Amino acid sequence: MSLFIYNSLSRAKEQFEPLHPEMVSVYVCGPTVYGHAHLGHAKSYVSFDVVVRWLRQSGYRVKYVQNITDVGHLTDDADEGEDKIMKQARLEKTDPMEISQFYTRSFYEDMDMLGVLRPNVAPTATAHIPEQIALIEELVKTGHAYEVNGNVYFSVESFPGYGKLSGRTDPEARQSGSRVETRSEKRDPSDFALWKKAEEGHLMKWRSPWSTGYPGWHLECSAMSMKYLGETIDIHGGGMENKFPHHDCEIAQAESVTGKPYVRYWMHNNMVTVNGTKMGKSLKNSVNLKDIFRDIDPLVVRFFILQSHYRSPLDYSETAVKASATGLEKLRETLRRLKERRTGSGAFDVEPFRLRFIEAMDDDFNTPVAIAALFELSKALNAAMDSSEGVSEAGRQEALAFLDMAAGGVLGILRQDGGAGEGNGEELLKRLECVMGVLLGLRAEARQNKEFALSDKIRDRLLEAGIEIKDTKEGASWSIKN
RNA sequence: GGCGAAGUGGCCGAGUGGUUAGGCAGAGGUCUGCAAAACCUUGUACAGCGGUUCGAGUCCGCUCUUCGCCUCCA
Repeated sequence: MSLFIYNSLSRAKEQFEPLHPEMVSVYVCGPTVYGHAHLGHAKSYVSFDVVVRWLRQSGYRVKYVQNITDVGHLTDDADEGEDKIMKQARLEKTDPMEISQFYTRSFYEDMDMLGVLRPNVAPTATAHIPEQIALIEELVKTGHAYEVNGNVYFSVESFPGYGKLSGRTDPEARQSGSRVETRSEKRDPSDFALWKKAEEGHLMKWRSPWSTGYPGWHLECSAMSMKYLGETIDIHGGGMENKFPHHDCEIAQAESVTGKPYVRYWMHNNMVTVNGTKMGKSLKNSVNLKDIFRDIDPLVVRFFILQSHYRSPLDYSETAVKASATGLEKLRETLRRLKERRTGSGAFDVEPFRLRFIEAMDDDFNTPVAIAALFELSKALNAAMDSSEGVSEAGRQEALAFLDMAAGGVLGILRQDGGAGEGNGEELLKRLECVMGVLLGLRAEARQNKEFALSDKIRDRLLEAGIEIKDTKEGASWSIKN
């Protein structure tokens, strides 16, 4: 059994073999922090979170680097327009640094809600200006870059493989139909900026050998990836819309300097659409995570995302998310029943489900199929628990261990009960259990005396308070609803 | 115009040649004081037209439609 990953560069599934055994280097393009994170960010980072979790589950040590782009690049094209972070700073009447810090915190808040594990290293572009300048110097020295009027451009002509990732290898084709007016100071219209001279009033700027200015957008990823992970990394992830030009430029910058392959496996996740159309920061239809979380359990959002494949587009709608919520509740319900320790004598074999799950995850992280395996397990477990023999202690333990690994550790769709720093919550939960014990005892008495009006009242009132009661053969159970 | 994806049952969403994806919703049933949950039964889908094949959502061609990229974007 081995892992296969779809490599965007070769456009085929390839068996995964890391450069160094037992150690995997992963770099994923992080957000530009000038606004709150939206559903698209969620899809991307949840997807790669599961990639990292699965690699770790498979026994690899993973070093996961995800940058924060806190240098504002430009609002409309590579050569003109306003710096996005600066623009936001103007709108919020503050300065760029405050903007990037504020939205960085906001980003992590949202990712934490989604159960996305923090990267091992989260470098910011502004903290790596010297590294970027050094990379440019190297490119200039080797003839891959040139300076004009304080701006430095990468010479696309100097790198024969330019465009190999996106398939945009024909210079003519690359230009025809382009919506950007080409700037005359470039030698070739496809050349892209490595360093830009700061215009009047530009706030985020640094000294460099060419001008006081700021780095080009594509540069930071190459510089930071190589700094923290080495000249060749195993996996580089990002959104599909960044294949061209961003990732093609990264390849050009890095490989021109090192002469080595920059990335072994390129992974690109597909986009989120809303009502069938693209959702984007620059469009007005972006669905902000903080807004969604007001109505929907973040883990439901996570589950919803994982119910489709990372390379498939995901269309967001209320009805689809609600359907996911019901489905996730079903899985949680099974787990709850399993934890209630009603041990029987019947054997239960989780192995077939485990194998299906592993097979799905090894097949390019096919989370929808992996989830289908969990639903089948859930159905089988419920049926077994309903049967007269029940489930043996051994079977129960095995199932719990598997669900903890699969649904908890890998997919991250189970609520973490009382993690570190939540001692207070645990304390409260214990008291609640105690109170519920009292209430359910009283209700059981009422039911025994056929005082159904009273028993129903207890149940209804508790439901209003967000606690649901279910009567089963073994007595009443309760759970907290959202 | 160029590059790249995709069109699956009421909805979401897997599936790269041959006995079932899965979830949600719907229908019937079992259980239950009722409810909820759970379980059982139930759906002959694959944009259209040709072609290859013993056999095609699954391969090939054409047509139609949608989406992304070619400007910052996960």
